[in-house]
Amino acid sequence: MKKMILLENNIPFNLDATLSCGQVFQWICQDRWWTGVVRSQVWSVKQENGYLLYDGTTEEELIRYFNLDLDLLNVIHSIDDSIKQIRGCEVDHIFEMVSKSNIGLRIIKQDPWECLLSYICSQNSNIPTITKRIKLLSARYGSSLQSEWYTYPTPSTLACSTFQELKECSTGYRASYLQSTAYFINNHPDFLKRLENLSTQEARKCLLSLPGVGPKVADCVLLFAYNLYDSVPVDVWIRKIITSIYFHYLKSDENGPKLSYDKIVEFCRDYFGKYCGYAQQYLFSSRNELSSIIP
DNA sequence: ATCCAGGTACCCA
DNA sequence: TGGGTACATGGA
Repeated sequence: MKKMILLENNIPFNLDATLSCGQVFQWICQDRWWTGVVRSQVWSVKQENGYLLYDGTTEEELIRYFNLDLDLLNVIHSIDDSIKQIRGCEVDHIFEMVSKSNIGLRIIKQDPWECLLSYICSQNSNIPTITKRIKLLSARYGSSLQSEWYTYPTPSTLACSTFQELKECSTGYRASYLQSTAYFINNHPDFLKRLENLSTQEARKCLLSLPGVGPKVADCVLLFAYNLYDSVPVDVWIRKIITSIYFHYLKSDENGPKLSYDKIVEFCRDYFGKYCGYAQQYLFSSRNELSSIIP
């Protein structure tokens, strides 16, 4: 068991909020200890009195995975400034509330392949189902680690699997997407690595060429694996929040036709600025509170 | 039982 | 380019 000091270094961080906000699916909390598999290792982490207690990893890896060296206050200020530019002196009470209730929530730096796999699995499913699906896939295809924990399946394992086996992991119609994408990545081992050098738009275009990857999955991978914070995944919740709260407020005349995915992204970029992906995640995290005030 | 969920591919005008 | 629909599964 090791210990890392957060408070003295003045690092705003909320482990619980970060791991339970729906950006990552392979973590489980028990007795305030979070356990999960990160790149073939079982990590255990607990936050307590300004410390991070941890096992199975190193301080450096924790900093990298949780992006602890990112100036989170600056991110929030940047979003606030951008909102002020749009609204002038009129306060955005919604985001003010949301940023308060998610203090310390950080966007994680996930492994690109694991993230891609997770979000292909995620489509048209709720979070408990996604979690279960990923667990089944790992148990069947991953390597065994300590006590019931498994690594993510590798591209080559998935590429070689049969359609039937994949379906037995409750993947449904996503099975063919998983297999095709795994097959492609297996044949292009540097594909995901290469995206690191590209702009958000270029990397997005590459991801969209993969089977089973549309705008939403691509934006999740850009945001959660490559930390391109100007990416805005638009799921049904974000769509609801932006159209009925924000877009409606600012452009009340545009009520009729359904807004396109790109229109919603464009709005978020303009409104929240270069960290709009962060704003998106805070809104998503508060979706339950927000849906009670949506008409 | 019915609706819905961190959507995408495909078809058609 | 944009709109409609099938797709598998399980949670609420």
